[in-house]
Amino acid sequence: MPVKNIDKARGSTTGRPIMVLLDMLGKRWTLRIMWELRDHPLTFRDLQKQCGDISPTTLNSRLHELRDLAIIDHGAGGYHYTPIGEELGAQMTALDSWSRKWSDQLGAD
Amino acid sequence: MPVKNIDKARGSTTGRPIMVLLDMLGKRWTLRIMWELRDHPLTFRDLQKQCGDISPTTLNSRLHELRDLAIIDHGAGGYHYTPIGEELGAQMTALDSWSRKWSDQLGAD
DNA sequence: CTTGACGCTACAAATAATGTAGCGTAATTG
DNA sequence: CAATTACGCTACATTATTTGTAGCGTCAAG
Repeated sequence: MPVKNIDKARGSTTGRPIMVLLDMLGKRWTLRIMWELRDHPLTFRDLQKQCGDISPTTLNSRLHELRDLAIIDHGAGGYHYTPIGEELGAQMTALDSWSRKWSDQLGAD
Repeated sequence: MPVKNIDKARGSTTGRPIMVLLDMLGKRWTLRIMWELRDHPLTFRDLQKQCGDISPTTLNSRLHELRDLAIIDHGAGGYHYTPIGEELGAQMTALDSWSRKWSDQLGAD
């Protein structure tokens, strides 16, 4: 078993892909890391800086978990999305758009 | 201050909408709750059942937080998306599609 | 007036995240 | 070659978050 076991994540006894995904995304810092990686690879230390307050322990855990799930990879240049991961990362843009609209609406109350 | 303060969430000192959002979505059970609500309203107890292992304490916290952020609301019939929240909830579908493709790819290794 | 569903709250115990310090390796610089 | 720098981490004690169980107060139906 080299890498990638999708079937035993936190709450997901079923192994249903969506559950595994929600589980991973629901961990602290996961989405933030994915956000920071959206445009370009970043090194471990870059990620620490960008994320401000993340502890190296947690960062390391998340990076391992994301690698195990084949969402990101690590190579020269730093951590970056895998091809399939890229497609998930693209959804960050949608979240960003939504959040602006949301903010506008709330501000306009 | 009736409801909705977007500006002081966990790590988000900036109050940038995307950061507030990522912060909220990154809490355990938030995405799962949103997933379960995607099609129809659910009562507190329904949500407990659907989510399997969530503790009432945590469920209650998440529901409050999501209400404060104007993503969900509570009325007759149970908890449900607000109009703007609905648009975020719609992204759950995209995550689901992605997760299937992902799972297929990994399975096909 | 009992039963059931509802939306919770209390609280001790378990689990996860934090912050600081610093290690080992490899590539650069003087 | 010695010193410096950036890299990817690990250790570990402290603090924050989540869990699980129990049960409360309200309301509507039978």
